[in-house]
Amino acid sequence: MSALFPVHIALQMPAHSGVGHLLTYAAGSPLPPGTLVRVPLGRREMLGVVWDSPGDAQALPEGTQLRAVASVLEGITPLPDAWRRLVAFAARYYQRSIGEIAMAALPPQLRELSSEQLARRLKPAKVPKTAAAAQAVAAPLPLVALSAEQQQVVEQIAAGKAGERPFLLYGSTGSGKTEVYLRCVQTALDADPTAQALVMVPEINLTPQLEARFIERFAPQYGAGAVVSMHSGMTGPQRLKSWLAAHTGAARIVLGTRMAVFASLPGLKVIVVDEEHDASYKQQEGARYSARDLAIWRARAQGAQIILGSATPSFESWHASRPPSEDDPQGGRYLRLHMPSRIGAAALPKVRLVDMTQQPKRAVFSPPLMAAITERVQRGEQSLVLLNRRGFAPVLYCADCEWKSDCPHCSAHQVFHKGDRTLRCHHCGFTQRVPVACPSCGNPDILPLGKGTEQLEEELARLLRNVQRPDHEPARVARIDADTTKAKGALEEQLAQMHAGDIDVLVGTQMVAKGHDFRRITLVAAVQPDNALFSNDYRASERLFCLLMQAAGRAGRDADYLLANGSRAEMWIQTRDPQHAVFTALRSHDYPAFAAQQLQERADAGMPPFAYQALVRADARTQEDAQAFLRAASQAARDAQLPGLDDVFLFPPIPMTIQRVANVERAQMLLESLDRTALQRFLHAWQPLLHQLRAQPEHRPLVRWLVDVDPLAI
DNA sequence: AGCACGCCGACT
DNA sequence: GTCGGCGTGCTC
Repeated sequence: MSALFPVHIALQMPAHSGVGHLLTYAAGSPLPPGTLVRVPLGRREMLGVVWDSPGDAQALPEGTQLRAVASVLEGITPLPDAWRRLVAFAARYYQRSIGEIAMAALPPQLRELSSEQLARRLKPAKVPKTAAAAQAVAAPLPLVALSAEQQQVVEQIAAGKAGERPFLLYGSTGSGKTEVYLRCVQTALDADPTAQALVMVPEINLTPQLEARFIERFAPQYGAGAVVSMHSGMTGPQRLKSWLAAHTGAARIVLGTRMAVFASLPGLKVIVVDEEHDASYKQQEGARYSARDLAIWRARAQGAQIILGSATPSFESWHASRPPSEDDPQGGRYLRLHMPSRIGAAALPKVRLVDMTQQPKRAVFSPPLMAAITERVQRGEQSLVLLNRRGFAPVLYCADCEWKSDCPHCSAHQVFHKGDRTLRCHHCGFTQRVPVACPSCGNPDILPLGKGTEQLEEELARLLRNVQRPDHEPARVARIDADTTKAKGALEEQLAQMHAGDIDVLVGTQMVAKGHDFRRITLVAAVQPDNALFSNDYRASERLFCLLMQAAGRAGRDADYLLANGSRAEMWIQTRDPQHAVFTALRSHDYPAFAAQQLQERADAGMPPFAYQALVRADARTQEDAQAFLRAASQAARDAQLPGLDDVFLFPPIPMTIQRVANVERAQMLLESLDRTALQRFLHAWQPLLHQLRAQPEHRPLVRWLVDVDPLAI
């Protein structure tokens, strides 16, 4: 009988299953860590990653019979050590099992394919298609000259040592950050034939235009296969293909959303996190990781350079990049680089605040804003109207009996969608026909309360019905939001119409505020931004500032166009609170002042980035059951005198803002500490207690519990 | 999470 | 008499 080699295997195992961590199997020969294998588990066979080999005195439960590794995935080199370290760190930091993170980081197809199918996919790539081949031999495009600011920033980045300090590239919208990314990637790839770059964007919507830019720049030199994408909108086979290309080194540049941070990149030399402040980098289900934070960790661990870019950096990054000062000679860990000017001498839009308390009651569009939009239409310029709320009205209301269109399954209103005459809950998806009369008292006059994008579109069309464009055509109003872009390709089509000038006024949600390079927009209006400030989230003003700043960035991107039209870009804000810090800062385009003031408030209140937080959430059929679990968890921690407890403050459980979703009651408990390590230590020791607690009969009614480290909203 | 085994109501 | 409801328990 041949010798058996025990190996630890990471398998897709939910963290809350009894089997928490690595499982031990017997291999017929030593398997290097990172090897992909199939192993039997119970009655099925699963994909796993060889993690390591147990020490000699492996303490398995008495009499355990090891099962044998079923097969090794031939033809795929073991995942690099750096990748395993990243996965292990993410698992530890976000309180999940290694297997869960590892398997989520691999393309799903790898799990499903049989070895024959896989072998077929691994065959040498076919001769490139003619188009791709043509692209590959095309002469490189001449580089546009860098602005002085860009040049300086590129040089500073080139002078930095890889893996040392992250760069925060703070550059206005339209200052040409993308060109800086391209140059830095170019430098890294040219210097080393095996070098790879990872470029991340917050949303799938933004990948195609970035991809086009990178292919245009790099395909002539490195071939069409050198640039690959990774995001959840891709099909299984596409994702597998990209993943393999990155893993083998065939792909030199990986573009993607947050999931791309886990790509296997053996030659990783540079990471770009564009729009680093964006909340989309935080995964909101399953393992709740921050792809930005992991990217920073990964860069340091793998000795790669990292560039975080934003026009409105997160306060975390802003604070971490503070320059040294008298009472802070160290300064932050990051190096801040600044590009204040827009390319081509385009000025930042002038910000105009409209005090809605001084405007006619009930008007959605104040007369001065309407006049400004009308003028734009008549000049043939485009306007963008922003409202972060889809549907026609957020709620229907009966004036007689005060009935409201509440969702029967959630503690939220059902939104009135006029287009298809439905009431829809945006939390659980529950949809009903709009009632003809009040379901409670029969009153036929039920009224829409508040405004959504659908209503804005209708209202604008009405207000502009007699307004003509320079070509004497009537004004055209369109809307882009999650409802109008559900169909595949719908967004692209609508954006194309916008670019072609077929649309004069575009109404949209934050979907259109980000990234898009509209050349003919000269006016952006936020009609009801105050809504966002009513939330009790301490990050509300930060988020609103980013959104409005970003939206403002959509206006006047083309200096030549403005000049030719004798026009000037404007950002209009209708508010009932024009003195609010968000708006005053916006008017002066003064992000640094806003950040300084907000950071001071955070420091005084002991909030992030001056403190570290984690949330424990519990879901149950009743609010009492959910809170009971959290109280018990809190008590268990005290009873057990957990390490770190002295430095971690546990708040009492409270219902979540939206207390009930799909008939599940939700409660949460906040943990706070000035010491990140103490919080980590505490969470780590606490995890097993939470598992035990969950198994107790009195917590049977609990549906689930979860931990969110560094939560974005509390 | 899967996927078993396991013990009680309406069907060929 | 079976098919199947989902309760609870295990997977190296």
